Amino acid sequence: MRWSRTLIPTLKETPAEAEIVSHKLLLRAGLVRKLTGGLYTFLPLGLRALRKVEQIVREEMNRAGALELLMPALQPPEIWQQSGRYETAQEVLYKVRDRAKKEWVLGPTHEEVITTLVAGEINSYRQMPKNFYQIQVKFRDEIRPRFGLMRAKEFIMKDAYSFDATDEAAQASYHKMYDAYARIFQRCGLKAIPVEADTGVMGGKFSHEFMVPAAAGENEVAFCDGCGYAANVEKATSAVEKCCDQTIEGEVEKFATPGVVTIEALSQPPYEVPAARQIKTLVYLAASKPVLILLRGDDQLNEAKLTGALGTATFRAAEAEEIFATLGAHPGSLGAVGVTHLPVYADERLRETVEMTTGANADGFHLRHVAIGRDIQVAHWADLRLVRAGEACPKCGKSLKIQRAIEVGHVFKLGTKYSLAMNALFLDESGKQQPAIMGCYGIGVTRTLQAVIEQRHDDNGIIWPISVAPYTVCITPLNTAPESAVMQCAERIYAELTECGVDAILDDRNERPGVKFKDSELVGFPIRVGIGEKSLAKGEVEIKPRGGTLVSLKADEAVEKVLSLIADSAG
RNA sequence: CGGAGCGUAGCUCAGCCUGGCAGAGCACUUGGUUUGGGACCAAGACGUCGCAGGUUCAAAUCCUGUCGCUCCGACCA
Repeated sequence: MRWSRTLIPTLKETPAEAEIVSHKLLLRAGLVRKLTGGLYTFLPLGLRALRKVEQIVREEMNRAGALELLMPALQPPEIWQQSGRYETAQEVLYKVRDRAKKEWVLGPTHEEVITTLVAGEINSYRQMPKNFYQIQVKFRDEIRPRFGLMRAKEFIMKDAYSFDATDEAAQASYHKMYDAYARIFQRCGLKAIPVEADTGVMGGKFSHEFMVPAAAGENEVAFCDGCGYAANVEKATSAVEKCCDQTIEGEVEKFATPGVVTIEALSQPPYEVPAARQIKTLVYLAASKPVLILLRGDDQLNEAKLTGALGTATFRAAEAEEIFATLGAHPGSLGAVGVTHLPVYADERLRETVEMTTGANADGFHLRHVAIGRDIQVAHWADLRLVRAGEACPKCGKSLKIQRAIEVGHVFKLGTKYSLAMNALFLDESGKQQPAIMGCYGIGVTRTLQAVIEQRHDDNGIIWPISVAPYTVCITPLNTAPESAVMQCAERIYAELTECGVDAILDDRNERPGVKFKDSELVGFPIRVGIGEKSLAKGEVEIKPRGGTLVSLKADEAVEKVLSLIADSAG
């Protein structure tokens, strides 16, 4: 490709809309342009990089035995009603109507479609295992699109769905995908770590997310340097001591605490009750019914864990007025002592604790000498707390670290939720009808592309790995007059590289050298071949790997050198 | 949806407080000089000041409404 013939609208200045570095570089390097919030056009260069990521995904999925197909983005709402997700996923569903006023949905994901297909086509254990995948546009009515391609209303996802006859086989399918994902991200030049993930309302089964560590990430991951334990903080646990070593000193006693409405204030003089000896009482509305949630004063609630404990994701913190109507006191003076009309959920860490202090359900009063069990009836015990950096790893006891990360992939053992709902049944060896056991596996392809930029850049621009670079080599003649020796040399190298199957771009613009160098580094081509009057007078050209050091060599050896650099990186 | 901020040329932004000719830099066009790290000179083209209403002799500027965008929180690949 000749630079002058394609469209690479690089920007010297950063568009005001971009906040994180990868978003800025997507725009500055001329890879994408925004149509409107959460919707982007891929320009020629951005599309080339995207296609390369897709191709890596495709090759590794095929290698793992998955079968590519393509499902409709436009879907009938009936199948969503059948799976029950027409209700539970309604916030993210884009709905459209045709001229007959019939409603349709734009698919945010494809479990319903694939399971409908499989229900019709797979009837015997002999036809399994099967794993179907596609690379397709997804539509999600995101609450807040942000960071360019990172969270968009429309994005490209690779989604795969496995169907197995037995649990062991489903396990094997899962691990195949896990391994394929590790290869995919590695080939994209990404450091992505698999972490244990929360399974949300699906519950029960297991799940891993592939996380790219980055300050701009929207997730937090807890990990242990000692044993390699890594988990999304939504899921992470730590080996904290559960029980305090106190003995009961007396009966519950009410005392006045005028104006004290925070854990912090109660820990100060004159009260001096350590946060660890307080019980924090939260009121949530689960399916519109109030529940009490108890945590140790110095712990934070993990709402993902609460989802699991409540068995529903439709809950929210109650408003102050709702709380007053329920308990007769305002936040800051709440407690569960003597509360029998509401279900009480308590964090495991409070189990058997005594000599605790908590709100009295009367504004301006607290209770001391509170003993869990004796004074508070807990209906459900669960792990509800958020882990914190520095706590002990649940596996090996070393100190946990917490880091932000971008979720680029997710592997999930689904079980039979969809196969039962959509009637994807088969006959097993003994002629018995069984639901297929499913797994689903997603990779955010557009997000992965941006994650590569987020992880691989410097002050001058993107540093593409050869595997996903829009062009591998940028040939930069400093004189573009057609008859000049410099340009003729550039043309020869360009032709030879292209002949060898190398993706090369020839910067034939009549620009000053500085402009060309800056642009090639901003866009981040892995290898630049520079050809100028001075060095060419000595028969030499220059090869500069992006982020590496420049070498001068004979013009005749340039192509060979480039090929060996490419071969090295592939190895 | 709650909180915060911003909408002026393709991009970055000034002008708004205190109403009075719509501006700068970059990018673009033409000519010239330049040519190894985002050049220089000259001439030019480019605007519904987000939109609607109001106040006023006069509104980018003040008021009301509205739409859009960005950031923080809840959703997720």
